[in-house]
Amino acid sequence: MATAYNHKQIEKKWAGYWKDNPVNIKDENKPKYYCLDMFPYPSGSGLHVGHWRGYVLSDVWSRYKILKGYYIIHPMGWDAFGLPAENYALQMGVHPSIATNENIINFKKQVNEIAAVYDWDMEVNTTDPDYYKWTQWIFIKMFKAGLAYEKEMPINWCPSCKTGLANEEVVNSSCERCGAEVTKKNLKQWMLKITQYAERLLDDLESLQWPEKVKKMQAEWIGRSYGAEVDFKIKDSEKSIKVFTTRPDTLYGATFMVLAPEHDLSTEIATEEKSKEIKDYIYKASLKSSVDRLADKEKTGVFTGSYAINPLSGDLLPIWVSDYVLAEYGTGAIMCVPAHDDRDFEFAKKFNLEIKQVIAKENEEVKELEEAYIDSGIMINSGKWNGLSSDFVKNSAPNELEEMGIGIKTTNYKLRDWVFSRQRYWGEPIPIVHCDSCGTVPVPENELPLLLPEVDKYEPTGTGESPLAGIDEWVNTKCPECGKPAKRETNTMPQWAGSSWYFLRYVDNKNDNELVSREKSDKYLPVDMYIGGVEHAVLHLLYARFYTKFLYDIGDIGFEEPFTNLFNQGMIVKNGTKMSKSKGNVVSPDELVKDYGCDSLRMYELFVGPPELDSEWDDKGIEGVYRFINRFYNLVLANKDKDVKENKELIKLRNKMIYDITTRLENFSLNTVVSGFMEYTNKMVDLSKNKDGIDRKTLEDCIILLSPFAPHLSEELWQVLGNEESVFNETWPMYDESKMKDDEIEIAVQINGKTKGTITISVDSPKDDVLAQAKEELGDKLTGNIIKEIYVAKKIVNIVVKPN
RNA sequence: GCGGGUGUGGCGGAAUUGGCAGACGCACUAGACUUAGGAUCUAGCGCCCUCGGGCGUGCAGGUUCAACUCCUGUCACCCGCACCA
Repeated sequence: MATAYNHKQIEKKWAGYWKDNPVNIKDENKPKYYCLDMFPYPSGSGLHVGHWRGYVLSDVWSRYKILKGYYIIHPMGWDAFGLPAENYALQMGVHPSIATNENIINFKKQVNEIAAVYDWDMEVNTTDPDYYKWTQWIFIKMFKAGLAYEKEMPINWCPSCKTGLANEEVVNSSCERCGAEVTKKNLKQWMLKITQYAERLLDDLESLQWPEKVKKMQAEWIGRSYGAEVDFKIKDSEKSIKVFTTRPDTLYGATFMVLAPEHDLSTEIATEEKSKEIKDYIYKASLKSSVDRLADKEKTGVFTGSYAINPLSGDLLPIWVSDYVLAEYGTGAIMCVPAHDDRDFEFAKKFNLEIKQVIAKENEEVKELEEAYIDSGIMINSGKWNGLSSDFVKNSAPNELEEMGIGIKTTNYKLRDWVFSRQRYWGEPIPIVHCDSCGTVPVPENELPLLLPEVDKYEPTGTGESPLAGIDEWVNTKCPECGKPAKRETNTMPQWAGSSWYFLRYVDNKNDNELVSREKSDKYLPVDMYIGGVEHAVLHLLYARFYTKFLYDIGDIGFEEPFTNLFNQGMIVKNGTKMSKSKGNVVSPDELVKDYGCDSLRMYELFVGPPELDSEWDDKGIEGVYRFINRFYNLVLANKDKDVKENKELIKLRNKMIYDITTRLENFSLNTVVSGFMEYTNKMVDLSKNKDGIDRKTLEDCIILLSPFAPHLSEELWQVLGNEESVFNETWPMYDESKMKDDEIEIAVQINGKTKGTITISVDSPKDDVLAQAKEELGDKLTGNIIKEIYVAKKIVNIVVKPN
């Protein structure tokens, strides 16, 4: 008679037990393993089953590593600065810190429902002054290293959030957070010179065990290209135009030049009669948002009236201004080779400019081009390069140009410096004082943290100043250097500032003197496994790598890459779309935990699909794992007193089970681990009913295997079997491959590749015996002339026949 | 346009990497036990066909004794980047 598994009572019992007797995850004698979740923003709406997925994944992995004998670092914390708390504060009139702290309490309560082995002693909160002291400290270090600088420039501006944004925060010309269309605004901004790390950020990707997709995304974002900078003299002028090109081999084919509207020379070189037209064009371009610029399929442009001289051919090249050239990439000016570039071709066609082919397809007659020829080929119309392969010239040209004194070999990156100021309230104040005499002065390190002041109005001003600018008693201060009256910087830092280094702080979160002691960071870092969604591929993950490299460079830590392994879990979707409050398709874990228990939900989160892919949530699906848990519980109860002696069959089953579960787990194939448990349980239930039963060792090993997945159930059954200590003091079972082997196996028998039956053979049967047995099995079905008889050992028999 | 991913029953998915396609689960059908069943158990469950059989992994080809798996072409959907010179 089956006993119902009372999940409510049993899970409560073990939650209480762990409270008094926490799972021992720290043992200094063991090697460390740092398993990290991307820490959440503690939102007011709480957790849904999508959040659970990643946290269950990391907890299963951590618990597995505990059983494998590691010292586990598995912390959790709060990325709590940011707009939602501030917007909530605006609506409700409460200080963001109050809402934030309430949310943290609620979020923590919900996170604890997962029953993960988080070490709450390590907890961090980015809005805690003891934490953001160090966020500010890093900024000052960067400032002193020349990596933080102020610059007035047109930056991405979100009119809805009323703040500037980094390039990484602009997705499809819209604000990453709110979706509003991003405009440009000229503002004096704090910038971080992430470009100085472009090369290392790109090259070091190779060493990381990360999903290829993420590495590619970062590589593309950093966007390195090799080429040359070439000087073009302007006719009748002292000036010259510098361009960047990746195709120096096409230099002879340059027939015109284009400047970005924002280029310094655009107005300067316009001839008198063209001046007005150029100014109009530049003005119009300045009004266009980046969306409009992209939306314009037709290229536009205006001739300046001036000419440049092709340094190789001596040709006169008309200089145009057009917004298809980006001011911020390369030099903001290009040489145009319409014969070998799609965009230049389109422009040349539209404005009837010369098209000069300089690369010909091998073994083909040169005809008038109907489209740009962008492939490589043989050089023509290119002076001394004629007859050479264009690929060769492409590589050799930069050096040649350098020798001739008309250019230099260059590497260009798409990565831009990081716009670091935000014009909002709820963030870390940038610890800088502006002094008329001394200039920009950092707040002395011993005065950190520079506390975020109380303010009456959190409302963003929209003027490019933060709400802090309105607090005179805070803004007006003394210069730390000369003591004269000075003003504080009023911008705050982006949310990414606190999240770029939090993984370091966990291991030494109470240290007042250092961000993290070198002793502890050497011992516990870097992070071995980082689990989270893919949405941070070029945001948080890039910034965190940059911070880590910087802290390495100033000798604060001893490693350059923060996250050795990265795993991106897929989203949980409902009705094909991501769960969100606004879509109204959020599934709350609360009811499910109540009805089926924490263990069932944990296992269903894994069973729902391959962890790296998005998975559709099925409300009924959890029934399956719930039934499994009951079945397994009853299996152990039914066998616990039987005192079954282990036999060959049971030993084989046990070893195979350990092998299957372990290899699938190691491969992160968690959905098949769960189905594996179901399969083996079904087998054991069969054996239990139809044969003597299951021996104790097999039951125990199975419980240990199951413990990372269903910790409450496992502890309970471990105790049911008479064990006194927690199952998490055990070690992960080992398998013995020699004991997994079958003596007899069933193989398929095919005729012409179609299965016609099966035979059971002993594994070492010689080929002839197997074939004979196969033919016997086939009997009448085997007709025609046998052409070939195939036996692949232990796999299959296939007999090839030709009909008579 | 460039880069990446996915395509298998009514549904989620599995397949030891070239060797019996559909494990495991959901849903469904029939039966058993029950006062009851949204509990549990037992059986069935890709499609077509009368048994025997035939057809089936987005589509079309190819390689092979054998293809979800390898190759060529093609379609659809999803994600990222996108006038980067």
